[in-house]
Formats: sequence, structure tokens, C-alpha cells
Amino acid sequence: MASEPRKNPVRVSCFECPLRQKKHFRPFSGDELDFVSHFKRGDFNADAGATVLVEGSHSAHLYTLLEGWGFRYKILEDGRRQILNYVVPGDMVGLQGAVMAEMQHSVEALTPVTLCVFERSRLFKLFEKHSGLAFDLTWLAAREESILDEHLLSIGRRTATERAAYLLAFLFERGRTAGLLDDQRRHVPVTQMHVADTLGLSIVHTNKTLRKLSDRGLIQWLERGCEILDPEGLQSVANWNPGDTRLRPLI
Amino acid sequence: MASEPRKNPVRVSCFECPLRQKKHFRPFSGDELDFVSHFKRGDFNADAGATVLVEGSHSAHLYTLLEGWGFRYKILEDGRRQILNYVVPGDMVGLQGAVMAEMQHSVEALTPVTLCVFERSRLFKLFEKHSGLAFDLTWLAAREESILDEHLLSIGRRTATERAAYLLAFLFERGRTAGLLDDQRRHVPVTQMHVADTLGLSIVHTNKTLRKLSDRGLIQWLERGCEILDPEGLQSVANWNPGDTRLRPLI
DNA sequence: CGGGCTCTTGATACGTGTCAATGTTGGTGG
DNA sequence: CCACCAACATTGACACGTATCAAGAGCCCG
Repeated sequence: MASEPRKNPVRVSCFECPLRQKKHFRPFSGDELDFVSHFKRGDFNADAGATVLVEGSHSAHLYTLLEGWGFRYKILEDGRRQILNYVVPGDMVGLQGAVMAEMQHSVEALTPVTLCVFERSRLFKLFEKHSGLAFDLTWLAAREESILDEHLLSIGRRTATERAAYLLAFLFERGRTAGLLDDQRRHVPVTQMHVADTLGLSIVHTNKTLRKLSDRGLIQWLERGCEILDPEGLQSVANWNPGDTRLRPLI
Repeated sequence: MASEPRKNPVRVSCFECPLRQKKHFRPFSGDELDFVSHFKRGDFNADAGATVLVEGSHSAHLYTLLEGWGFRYKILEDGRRQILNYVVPGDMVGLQGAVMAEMQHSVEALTPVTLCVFERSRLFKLFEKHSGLAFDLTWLAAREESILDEHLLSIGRRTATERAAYLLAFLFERGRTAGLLDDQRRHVPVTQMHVADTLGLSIVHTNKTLRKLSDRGLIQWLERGCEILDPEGLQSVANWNPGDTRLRPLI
């Protein structure tokens, strides 16, 4: 397995939240931290490959990914699958189900994951009492939207090679700002099947496209994952660069 | 032009908001209505084809479309364009620019449009004082996300014919719930170029694909627009059905 | 040891893009 | 009023990108 063995599934207190201390997240106020620690119901651990949330359900919960990689996807009746976006630590999951009628997509773990579980029914209290956190929630939703916009541009208008380069540069950037990757750890834990289902390509063509990127020294493919050798190179192939990397909120 | 001539550009008061009275929108409380009417700065009218918002800008404003059709899009440096989503009355526009650093997409009017202009700087007050409206804002963002998810599935995994059928069924549904269309008025004001740029297809192939739908009696193409003859037929070709059509919020 | 999952590669078929040419419509200016 | 032009829609021929089919290798795990 690509990632280290899961930590002991001990309840993680918000006060010692390992994420909050990382540099990319904005600090909480004391009040907010207090509220969130009550908002949180517990932890949820899942193995790689596990389905965390399923389309059509109307869960009583809402999650934040604390550790690991995951992805959101939809499938058509005949099994064609489209990966919509990836989930890294700090990302909120299940907001759709919490706010609207039901989930319109599923979520699967790519590595072993830990999620913070929040109680859906207390969400309205968050809006009522903590406008700063409510704003953050909207911020997160707006950012998800802008990522989906870029994906749409990618699938709709970029060539296969550009798409692949974009995706890998994007995943590296997301992993980096989530503290999963850095100059030493450059391993993105996806299979070529995941890449294919994200780019809207067949797996065979994906393989041939990735080979081109390997041949140019931009990446190296290993079993069950990809080593990002040259993030800037990928960005320039894709004609993309990461947007705003300033402090982001965390809930 | 497909739509009737623009109404006199008189300031529209929130108290007589023509949208709020339509059945698809949730009613405001008196307090909320009061607040929104102060939040609103004025109206903004634009002609068909006008660019309403441009990528990279950081506008002091935030908008709700009051009347007409528009669309959001992104372009690559060499001019390739991807239409991300369409905007109908009741849709909020520019939230990204208001919440994050700057707009990551542009918005263009498809018909003459009227927009309500809100003051960005008062947004934090909305969160502070009107948690119901703040929740609505998040609701709108979550719904936009779920639409983009479906588009992504469409472009990534549906065939050209399915994609086209999906798009037209989708546009009919959006127009219908926004009060722009009904069983009598079935005209969607897009060119084949718009369809092509939404589906990620070339214009020539789009033309040939639309012809198939015409031949099957599902649509009829007119100059600068499309008559939706059989919405359910389109839905079944695309293997898609509109989700939650319950009351939606309006800001 | 077998079987599943992942990655790889070559051959061929098909969907979609590109090029080119034409017709229509509506608007503009002489 | 007509000539002209721009935008939009249409069609056929051909090229290219991508899907599909098929086969095989390496690996891990039961």
C-alpha cells in the first residue's frame, strides 16, 4: 500500500487537531474552536477502496477529511464512471447531502482515511452563532466550484496530454497544500484507472498518454501511483497554474 | 432577437421583486426582505452578447440575475472556450470574486439581462445578522456544485448524442423553474456555437449531432435557438432526470 | 499455485475534428 | 433600394485522436 499504516483510531480532539497547526490553514478563534469541538461527533476510519459516502443517501452527518486521500465520483447506469474531484485533508465532504435533499455523488477512499464526523442537525447553529465559520463554509463551496470549473475546461477543451499534465500538477498542488506532499514526498496514490476516469479517457489511451509525460521526464509511474518529478513542467504543458494559495479555512 | 425588448431600466424595488413572487422561490421573512433591500445597490442592464463579468477581476459587487439568460465560461490562452454553466433568473453571480481573491471565470449575457447589484462589503453583515440568508447562499453554492458535477459526468462519460440531449433537457428544466419557459414557450436562446462550447465538441460535429435529435423529433432548431419539443424524450436519451425541484432560495 | 488487479503494447475500428464550400438571414451604409 | 458583410447553420470529404479488442507480464494475496 502506498501510504503508511493507519494511526491508532483514537478520538482526535479538535484542541490538538493535527491539521489546524499546519501553515496553510487559518487559525480559529477560541470561541470557534470551542464550537467546532462540540460540533464534532467523533472520528471515522476507512480502508483504502472503501466507499465513504454513497449517492442518493441523506446522511445525518457531515465530514472533514483529516488524513489520507479520497475522491468524489458519479456513475451512469451502465457503469461508466466519472471522477469529479479529489479530497485531501481539510476538505469538507457531504455538504451537499447536509444542505440539500440528498447526495448526488459518492466518495471513496484512495488510501486509508480518517474523517471528522459532524452532526448535520447542528449545522444551523453554526450559521446562527458563528458567522465566521459560516463564511468559511461558503468559501469552501466557492473554491470547490472553481476547481470544478477548471476540470470542466480541462475535459472539454484540453488535449489528452494537456489534461493529464493538468491533473497531475493539480494533484501535486493539492497534496502539497494539504501537507501530504513536499519536495521529498512526491507520490500521488492513484491508479491509471483513476486517471482515466478523471480525464474522461479510456484506460489504454491514458496509459499511452502518461507514457509521453514519462518520456519527457515530467513524471514516473510506479505500481499504484505516480511520482511527480517536475510540477512546473506539468503546469506549463497544461498551461495552468495554481491560483490563490493563501490561507484557507478549516472546519 | 429571441426575447422581448428590455423593460424600462427603472430601479426594481425588492418589495415588488417580480422574481420573489414566482412559485419556485422560497418566501422571505419581513426582516430578510428589509435587509436584502438595503443590501441591493441598484440594477444593471446589459445587452445580449455583453460581457457582464470578466475573469481575473475583483469586483466590488455581487449580482443576482433578475431577467434573461446568461452563461459562465473560461478560455485558454489560445482561445479555446468552455462554457461552464448557464445563468437564469434567481441565480447568483460573482460569489467567487466576493468570497475569494478574484473571479476565475467570465460571464456573458445570452439575451438582454437585468441584474440586481449587491454591495460586496455588506456580505459579512449578511452572514452576521441573517443566518437564514447565509444558509441560502451556501445552498446555492452547493447546488451549483452539483450541477457542475453532472456536467462533468456528461462531458467525461456521455456520448455526443447523450451530451447534447442532456444539455437541452437541462436548459429546458432550468428555464422552466426560473419562469422563462413553460409548455408554450419552449425556446432556448443559444447558438450551436454555445452548445459546442458547452459540450466540448466542434461546431461541425455539434451540428450533425443536433440533427440526429431533430430527426427523432425531440427538438427543432431555429435561427439562434432551439425549440424543445420533447423534454422527457431528451431526458431518456441522456439517461438523466432533474433532481430536487422543491422550493429554492433567492437572494 | 491460481486468480485478480495493474500496467503495457500492438492492431484495428470508430468517433470526432478540420477543411472547404454553400445558403440563409439580418443589419449597415452607399 | 440594393450591395455588402457578418453571424449562423449546413454538408461532404478526409485526417487524426481515441476507443476497443486482444494478449501478455509482473505483482500481491489467499
